[in-house]
Parts: sequence; C-alpha cells; structure tokens
Amino acid sequence: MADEATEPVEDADDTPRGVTIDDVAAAAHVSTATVSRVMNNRPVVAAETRERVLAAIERLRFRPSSLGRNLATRRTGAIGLVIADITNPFYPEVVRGVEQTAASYGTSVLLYDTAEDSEREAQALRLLGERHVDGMIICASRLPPERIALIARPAVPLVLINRQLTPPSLGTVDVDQEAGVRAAMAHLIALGHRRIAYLGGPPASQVQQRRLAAFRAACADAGLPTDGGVVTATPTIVGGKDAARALLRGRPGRRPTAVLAYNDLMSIGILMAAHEAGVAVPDHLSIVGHDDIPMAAALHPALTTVRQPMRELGVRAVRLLYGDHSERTAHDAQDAPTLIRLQPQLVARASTAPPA
Amino acid sequence: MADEATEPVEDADDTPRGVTIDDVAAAAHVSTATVSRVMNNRPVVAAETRERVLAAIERLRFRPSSLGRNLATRRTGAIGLVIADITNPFYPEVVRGVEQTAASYGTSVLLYDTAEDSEREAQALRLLGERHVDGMIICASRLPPERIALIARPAVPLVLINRQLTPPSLGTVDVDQEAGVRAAMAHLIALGHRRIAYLGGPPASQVQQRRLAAFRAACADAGLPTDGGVVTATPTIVGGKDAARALLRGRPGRRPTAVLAYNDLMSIGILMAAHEAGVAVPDHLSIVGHDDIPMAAALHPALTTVRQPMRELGVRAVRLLYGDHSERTAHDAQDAPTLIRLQPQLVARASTAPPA
DNA sequence: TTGAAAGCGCTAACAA
DNA sequence: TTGTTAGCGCTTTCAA
Repeated sequence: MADEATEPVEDADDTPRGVTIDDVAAAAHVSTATVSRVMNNRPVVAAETRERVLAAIERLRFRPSSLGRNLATRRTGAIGLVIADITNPFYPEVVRGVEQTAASYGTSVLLYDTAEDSEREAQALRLLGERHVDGMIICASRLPPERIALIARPAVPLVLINRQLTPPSLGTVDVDQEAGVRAAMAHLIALGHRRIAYLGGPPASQVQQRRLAAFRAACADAGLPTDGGVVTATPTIVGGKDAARALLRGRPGRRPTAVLAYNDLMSIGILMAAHEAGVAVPDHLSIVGHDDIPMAAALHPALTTVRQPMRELGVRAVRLLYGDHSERTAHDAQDAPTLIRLQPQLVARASTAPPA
Repeated sequence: MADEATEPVEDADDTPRGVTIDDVAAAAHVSTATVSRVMNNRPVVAAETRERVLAAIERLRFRPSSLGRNLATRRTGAIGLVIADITNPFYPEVVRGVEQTAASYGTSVLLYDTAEDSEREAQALRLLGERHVDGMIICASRLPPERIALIARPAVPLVLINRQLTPPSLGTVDVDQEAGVRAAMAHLIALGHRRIAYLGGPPASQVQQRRLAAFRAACADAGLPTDGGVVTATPTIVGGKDAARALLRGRPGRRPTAVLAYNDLMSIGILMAAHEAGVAVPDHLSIVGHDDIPMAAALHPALTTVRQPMRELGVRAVRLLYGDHSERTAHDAQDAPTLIRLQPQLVARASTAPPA
C-alpha cells in the first residue's frame, strides 16, 4: 500500500521484494520491452544490450512475476488433472506420467482428487472450473458427463483418460478393455476353468461397463454360464473382500473356480477372503486382477493380472493436450476427437492354475 | 487478436468467450467497481443494484477471469506441494490430506513429484520457483536444504513435513520418530528378540537419520548389539528385498531374529526375500515396518508396523500455512518456526512373534 | 451507495 | 535493434 511512496527505486539490496520489470529497465537504461525480449530469449536483441539487461536482472535479483505474464499471455503454464482416487495405486502411476511429461513442457499440474465421492467431486470441479488452466485431463471414468460438461470450455483443451464423451473434447486416451478381458478369459479357459465369476467395480464406471460386457461376450463365446457369477462392489481392498466372501459362500461344487476382478485392489481383498474361508489360491480358486499395480508382484501368491499401461496413459494424455502430432492417427478427421487406444497385457503369475 | 474490433459488445448468446467485467458493467448500467463488489459479496451494494448485476452476469454467462484477479490481488488460490515419490503409498495419503484441506480453503494444489531423483527434483523446484503460489509444502525429507532455500521466499509461507530447517520457514509438521522406534523396539524386545536388525532408507533423509539414531539408542538401552545389523537401501520393495537377502545370508544362529524396516514397502521386500530363502515369518523372522500403508493389513502375514498419521500430516500442514491458530502451541514464540509434532502408533499384527 | 481512475506486472503491436 | 504505447481483466482507493 505505502510501498510505492517510500521505496527507493532500483535498490533491492535488502529483501528482493517487489522488483519489477520497470526497475530492471531503468537500471539497464532500456525499455521494458527490451527487458521482456531478453527474458524471453527473443533473438532480436543486441549482444551488448542483452548483457546489460542480464546484469541488471542479476543485480536486482529480479524474478519476473508469473501473474503479470499470465494476464498478458492468457496462459498459465498449468494444467488441471482430475483423478478418482489417489489412494488407489493405479492413479499415482497416471499422475506420475502426467506430471513428468507436463514438466518436460515446462508446465505444472494442478491435482484434484475426487476421492470417489460425489461431494468432493463437485468441489474439485468447481475449483478447477474457476481457474484458468491451459488444459485439463480427466481420469475418473465414473464422473457424470454433465459435470464434465460444466467445466469444459471451448478454449481449453480437454483430454479424457479411459472414458469417452461426445465433444467438446480434444480426445481420449484409453485402454482396449475388451482385449484385456478376452486375454484374461482365454487364459482361464485354457487352464480349464468353466465357472468363472466377474467381480466388478462401480456400475457407473465406463471401464466397468466395458469390462463387464466383454466378460459376458467371452462367456457366451465359450459357452460358459455367467448368471450369478457377476457382482459389483467398491473398487477397494475392503470392497473386494466383502464381495468375495459372498462369492465363496456357495457349496464347493457350485462355487466359481476362478474370478476375474475389476482391479488389483479388489483382488487383494479376494485373496484375503479366500484365506479367511480356507480356500487355497490358486489350487481351489484362481484370481486374475486388472492394473498390475506395483504391489501385485509382491503378493503371495503373486497376482496374475491384466496390466494397464498406467504411466503411458498419463504421458499420452499430456502429449495429446499439447497437440503432439504423433499422437493422432493418420485418418483422424480434423474436427473429430482423437482416440488413442493403448493395449493392455496379461501378466500370468502365481494366482492362476488349473482348477482342482 | 481481431476480437475487439469485430465483437459486438454485450452480446454473448453464442460462445461465452471473452466476456469481461466491463461487459457486465455496461449491461447492468453500473461501474466495474460495483460489479466487482457484487462478485465478492461486499455488503455495501443496494439490493436492487445487486439484482441487476447478478442478472447481467447470468445473462452474459460471465465467469470472472482468475488471471485479472490474481494480478490485482497478488494471490492465486494455489499452493505448491512437493513430494518425494507419489508411487510410494505413503505420499498419496499425505496428498489427500493436503488436497482436501486446501479445497476447504478454496485453494488448489500444484503437485510436484521429485521421483526420488535429483534431476527431477531440480526441475520440479525450478517450476515451482517460477510460479506465484500462496504457500508451499515440502514433504521430501532428503531434499537438500540449499535447494529448498533456493525457492523459499520471505513472502511465501513454507511448511515442511517431516523435516526441520532453519528459517525462513513458517514451520514444520512432523512425527515423533524416536517414539515410534522406541515402541517398535520395546515390542520386539518384549517378545524376546535380542538380535534385531535395522533396514534403513536413504542416508540423506532426516527421517532415516532420526530413526537410525533412535534404533541405536534403543539397542544401547537394552544392552543389545547393533553392529552389522544396520543396512540402508532404496525405500522401495525392490530395495528392501535386495537388502534383506544380504541380511538373511548369515548362518541361522547369527542372523537377526527380527528386523525393523524404514517403511512398509521395504517390509514387503523383506517378506519376499524371507519367503525366497525359506525363512518363515514370523516364526523365524519378525518384521516391523513403518507407515501402515493401506496394503500393510492385507499382506500375508499382516504387517506389524509403526503407523504414521499420513493424512493428518497433510491436513496440519495446510492449516499451518493458513495460520490456523489451533496449530500453534501456547508457548510458541512469535517469530520462531512452529513445530507440530504428531505421535505415531505401533500397530501389532501378525508379522511379529517370539523368536523360535 | 456508487463511480472514476489508477494500478497490479507483464507482453506485443507498431513505429522509429 | 529499440522504444512507445496499449492493453490483459480485475481490485481498490478516493471522491462524490
């Protein structure tokens, strides 16, 4: 408030506060435009002038204010990333992919965790909607479309991960869920399983819907029964455990001999429930998860799972945001949202075996 | 560029782009100051005027630009959070605590993951240093002090998690590491263990240093030998596994009967190495971890561990940033950095038992 | 209770 | 190669 009245110009030997581009310009006897040019490495500055400006910047300990710059350029160097549950090891991998790729573009990441909770979801999206970001990435496949539409802006590129949506969105990066489920089912069927259950995640999730449909299709193709073998639950360890308890309650002859789970967290729950019920894995129950979180290989028995390219999802999403052309396939229409489809991979480990 | 020349004023029925406070002011026949007052709920506006302004805002679909506001107020409503490794389940919990508490203050979180890598660390800090944030939280206990000093600004409150530093910093939220180690050691000693090893984390980490010192002190107090029973490694599953292999190579009579690990991830590695080596846990080897990550209870055997109040660390850090007075103890000097010390808790589960 | 006007700190035409 | 001059969109005295 009283600063400008009492502050001696071009003197910053004390605390380097409030040094502006004007101070530098004055100190270097140039205009602010020139200082700006130097800061932004514009080539049209005489070497000698540049030196002078650089020296002044150094001397005054000038740090350009991102605020002024942001307003002038209408860019912030920040992107918003919305995820469903940072506590589920799937997401940290995605976050890492996003964060590091963003960093390589000189961009920071605003993280919003909806905590799989509708209220927090609203709060997170409101917060993000009020900010000016250079782009947004949404990785929360059960987020209602209306909510996304609410924050989507024509001027702000939006990339979705594992979720499709009618425009306006720049595009989607997703995983071929059907291929993953097919591979898992083929593996189990090849081992000799006939009674296979599917332990699904949130019914509202697009990923869940696609996996379930693929599961049913695979059963139909192989002539397996599916009725009664489909359950949905919260995609957590506890959710998996509770659901698995129900699944394992049947008489041995009627119980599934294998279960395909929505994610690895739930598989851990199944493992626990099986142990509790005295059902040996994989001898009396085979388990296939989804994701291949780092923990999956460390479990006992090590988990067979459909690996998702989690980090890659994040990496690609950012590249797409920045219009990296290698991300668009040749026949992409100019105005149609791009779809980048990544392939999952079945990782066979110790939690699957032929039925007893 | 050409917008201002061709755009008809106060007409936004098409795409709601570029509507500014001036448009609203014109449409409502008031000044921009009044519009600003209405937006910020300043009480001095006549009810009738307020209605008119609100109507105009609605009609024009006006969304105030955060850019202009940020510049005018010199605040951004964003805080920076630096963490060491989002892939280690400890950090997502901290992140959640920070993110949700920040959201309750209407603040967003810029996340920087150093990935326990020196180069990325530098990149992350540079990025953060260039931004205008309302506060910073650093949760990366092995980050070199010089690097922190580089981005610390007198004007920006800085809170550290699990790491102390001479000013300038508003304060630290940490866990009483010594108490945690003491509890773990008391537990093992009470079970009858005499040969206890410590499997440590990064030597540069302050947390590691404190735990190691506390371990040595506890051994000394109990008259136990410690030489040879101390190893350090990368704080990951693999790091723990590799280190544990070395630890388990000794002849049975010389091997430790119990090991205290730097974190749960390493404990998982130990579990794997023990299994590999045919050493039964807990019968022939007891394991105590640190953190109590969600996975800890799901392991087999369920992990005894020194629970860290991870989420609480994040919550408290944000509160401290915002000067919540309940965060300062009574005798806090005005200018001394605040120290909030949280207590860990030993959670005894199945990975510990009396030695064979 | 409202308005006029001066910034906030930077960028970018356009001119020189 | 450099400077002049408008903004960018909002907040906030100060005066009316």
